Amino acid sequence: MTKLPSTTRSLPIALIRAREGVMAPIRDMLAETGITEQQWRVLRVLGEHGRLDTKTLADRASLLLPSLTRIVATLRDKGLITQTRDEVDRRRQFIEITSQGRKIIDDRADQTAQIVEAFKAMLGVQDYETLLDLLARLDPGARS
Amino acid sequence: MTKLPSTTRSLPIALIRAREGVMAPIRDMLAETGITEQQWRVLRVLGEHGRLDTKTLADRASLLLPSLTRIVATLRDKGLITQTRDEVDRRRQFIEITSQGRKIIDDRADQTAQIVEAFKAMLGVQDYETLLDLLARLDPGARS
DNA sequence: GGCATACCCTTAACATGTTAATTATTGCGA
DNA sequence: TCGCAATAATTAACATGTTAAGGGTATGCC
Repeated sequence: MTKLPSTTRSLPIALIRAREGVMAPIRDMLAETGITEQQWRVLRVLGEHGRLDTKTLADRASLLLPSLTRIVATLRDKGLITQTRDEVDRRRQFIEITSQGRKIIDDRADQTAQIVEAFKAMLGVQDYETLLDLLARLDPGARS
Repeated sequence: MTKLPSTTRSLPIALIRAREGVMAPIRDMLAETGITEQQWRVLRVLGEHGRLDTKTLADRASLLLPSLTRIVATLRDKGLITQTRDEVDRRRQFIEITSQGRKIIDDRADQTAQIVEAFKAMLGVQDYETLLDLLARLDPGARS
């Protein structure tokens, strides 16, 4: 007699709800910028790593390639990134953040850091780190 | 000089990746059923709580109302749930799982339980519970 | 060189996420 | 009872998630 776990104690649902809670203040912050949470993530990764090919960018931003294709097109149209074809391997393409794109990140760096600090304070630094470690162990990409 | 946290140590991204890892085997299981992860969640909640009004169902399944409207229409067309208008308050509506819908859940209960056990074993029961507790603390609905 | 294969990225098609506006119904107060 | 705010659910519009298929390019092997 196997019983299904209660949905209130279900790991997938707990992950969704936690994400909801974490993203709420970030979404509030982004509301005025006209860019979405995913677009923000792409800019963040590009700001951190510099020029990247599409596949690596997708991996770092945890986006599937079809989604990234659309997001890149949007950000390009907004002038926040540039696309350059790799002349050595013409299948590949490099994406780079523009100064205008970087400004969006920089202008909100303080506010972002503040949101992160609030969550650290809410859980306590110790538990915050524990949580990140536990989550990493569920990440298929990190599971060596 | 505030610095943005590295995206590799970002809580939102860690949550996404963990969810990806957890959902992968569940998605594999559902692939043959023709129902999606969200539809599965709705059936699970209905199987657990019985007849529910749309709003409560949305809350329990962690879905936004517009999404649920579409999902309910799909499940109704598949014969897995029924919709009944509340005769007392005609704005409201009750959703109930059908025997056909229940069969889908029951037939996969063992397999589902097995997947859950695998994750418990991977993290260890102790850490598994710790993780659920930490995630609950990020849930805005649970934050008393 | 020619060909099969693998690879990078895009498109297509459908489901869901998200915010705002709309419809239908109820409740309440003047 | 009239009018208006509040509520339940839907619709609209656009962005993303997800799987499958397609187009262009490189690579290895004969």
